[in-house]
Amino acid sequence: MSKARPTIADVASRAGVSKGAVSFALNGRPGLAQATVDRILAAADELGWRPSNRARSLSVSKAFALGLVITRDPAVLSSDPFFPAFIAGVESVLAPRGQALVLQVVSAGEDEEAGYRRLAQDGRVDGVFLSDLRHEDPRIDLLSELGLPAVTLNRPEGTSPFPAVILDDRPGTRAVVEHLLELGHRRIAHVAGPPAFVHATARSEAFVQTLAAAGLEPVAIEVSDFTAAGGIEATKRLLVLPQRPTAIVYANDRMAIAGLGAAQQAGLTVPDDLSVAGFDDSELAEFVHPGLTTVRADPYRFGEAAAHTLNQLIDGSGDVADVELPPAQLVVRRSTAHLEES
Amino acid sequence: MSKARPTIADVASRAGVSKGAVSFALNGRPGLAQATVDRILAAADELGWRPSNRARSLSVSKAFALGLVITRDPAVLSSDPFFPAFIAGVESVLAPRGQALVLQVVSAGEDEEAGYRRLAQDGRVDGVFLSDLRHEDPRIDLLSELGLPAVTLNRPEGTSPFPAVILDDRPGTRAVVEHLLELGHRRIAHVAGPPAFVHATARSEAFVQTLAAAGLEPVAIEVSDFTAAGGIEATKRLLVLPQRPTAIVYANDRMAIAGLGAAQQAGLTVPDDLSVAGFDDSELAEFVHPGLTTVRADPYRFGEAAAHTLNQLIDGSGDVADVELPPAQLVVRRSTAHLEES
DNA sequence: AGGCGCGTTTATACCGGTTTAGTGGCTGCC
DNA sequence: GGCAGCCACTAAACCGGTATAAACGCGCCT
Repeated sequence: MSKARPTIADVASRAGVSKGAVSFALNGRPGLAQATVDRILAAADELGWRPSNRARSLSVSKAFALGLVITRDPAVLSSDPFFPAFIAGVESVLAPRGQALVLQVVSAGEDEEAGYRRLAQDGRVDGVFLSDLRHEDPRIDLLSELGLPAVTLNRPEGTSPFPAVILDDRPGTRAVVEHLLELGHRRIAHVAGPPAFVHATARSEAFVQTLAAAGLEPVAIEVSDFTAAGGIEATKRLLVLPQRPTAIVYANDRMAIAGLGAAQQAGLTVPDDLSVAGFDDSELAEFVHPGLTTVRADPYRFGEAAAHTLNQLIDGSGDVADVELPPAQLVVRRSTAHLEES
Repeated sequence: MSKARPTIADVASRAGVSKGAVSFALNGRPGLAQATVDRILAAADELGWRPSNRARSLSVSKAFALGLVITRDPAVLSSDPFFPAFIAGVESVLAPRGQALVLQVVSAGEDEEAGYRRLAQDGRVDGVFLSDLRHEDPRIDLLSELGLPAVTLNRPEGTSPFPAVILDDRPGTRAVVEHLLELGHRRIAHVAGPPAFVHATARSEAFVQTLAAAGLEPVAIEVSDFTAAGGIEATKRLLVLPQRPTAIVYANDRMAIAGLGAAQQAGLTVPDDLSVAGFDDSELAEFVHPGLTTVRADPYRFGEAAAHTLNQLIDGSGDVADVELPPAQLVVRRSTAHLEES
């Protein structure tokens, strides 16, 4: 019993052909008689041969892997509901193709450039996902300089050499605001994410515009950082305003759930005294008390679509079109209610 | 300007030596004059040469990467506070060594064996982390059959050919129970994780034993699944018991936070009517209302230690010792309080 | 019969490293 | 002076695939 795994040479000699023929058969290239192909594939099968990734990598200069760099503080990353599901979606298209996902976590303070450089120079991946897109994102230039194919999650402003996979945050935000307006709210505040991020400003802008369309102005916009701690602070500042808002729209669930806690801590009852809405529909949103009204995106689909698009780009079948995903949907729960005139 | 990156041959000719000499110099092997080594390294530096991972991989039959297979439903994974921090810790030891982390997410229903098989047969990784250890875990046999080095997170029962990195959950659980006992609670219930998992039973057993040491028996133990939805259900069942518990110890924060919501939904005030404690100290624990008493582990350190240990094993410097991490610490917040006699 | 063209297959270089056997020059010793 | 022994280094095989040019067999045409 040979312990070593079979190589292409073993298959070749078993099928009575040359290495080259086996390679041709495996890759389904024309120029071999069908009978020979069958014989080769049968031999490969009997030996349980699978081509060595490492050898193929060296030979064709591909990694057969995609990369994801997550730039985020571990503590913060901890409760981000987006990435795990996104990654699962990515995985679902990589696995059948025999590709792998290489993950790199860069702490917030560190040099994220180095992360991409490493991935590129080490030849670990054939392309990367560009998440948490920022305004004037320096990574776009970096990646085109490195010659590393990429797909952006959401569309950067300005021109980008990369295809984008887009999940528009605006309709969801608009739906939240309209929902609150229908409930009679007029003094609505917003707790935004860091304005450096494209998705954070998309949400704030949709918030402002939807109010404006109804002839209203936001009671206040607190810029925060998507963390629970940030959500608490922003909420506290909002609750002491002379014109206290009757509803707060948070840019994500974590801030919303923390804000919910802060409001209760301050002696308010949600939704009687204050309506609260989030964004993401994370697992806990449904189960906190009261259940959080929020907006449900589909990060799994997002991952699938991004992986598909990136692979298209890498396989180089011409220009790759942007992909637009169905926008996030409003999920109404108990944390928002009719305004009771107090 | 040559666009192509330099190879070892370029360095060799620039330094006026053979390829072999460059390889020797790079790997710090004896047999070269110091002057020659210096000259070679200088040449490499000037050319900006870095050895090709792919070529090295093929040549030395190593992947220079470690693997992590996460078997979990994407939705559930979404809010797991453990993995992101764990991964960040792993990354912190891999990055300086030029290793990569290959991630594989297997949905709960699917064949997890295939995940490990793929990683091993594709030669993607030099070793894997075995997380969410189960009783009689079949993956241990699978991996030793595949010949893939591994490190187990926590110690499997029975003999294991792999080193273990251990974070004992029992002291933390014991501390929670003792804390509740000191507060005067006598009717304490537990919401456990799936008994298939080693860490789930470790927590339940510590719960039972600590009560027993005080001459008490649990009012009830509800077996659940670590999810928020499961936490809700278990909590509902506990709250309708004739002998309603005055305190509930949950096996993780997600169930605890959901349980908190369920209790409030049922009209109870926490902690006046019911004390609640979790496990993990996830980000939201501090910020829900009332702040959740819980147990804080350090998944980042866990990741560091696991990566170190796995690398030791792979580098094959003899037998590798198990590593025991400092146990998780009790964090007291507002969700637990003195028992007010009702 | 010789030459042409076509479909099929092989031989071999190549990817970029590592590794081993081997070579040349120098010293030291008898 | 000749030879063993060591040091520093080189040449070439090797890892396991892919790619390309050349060779082969065969029928067909003239």
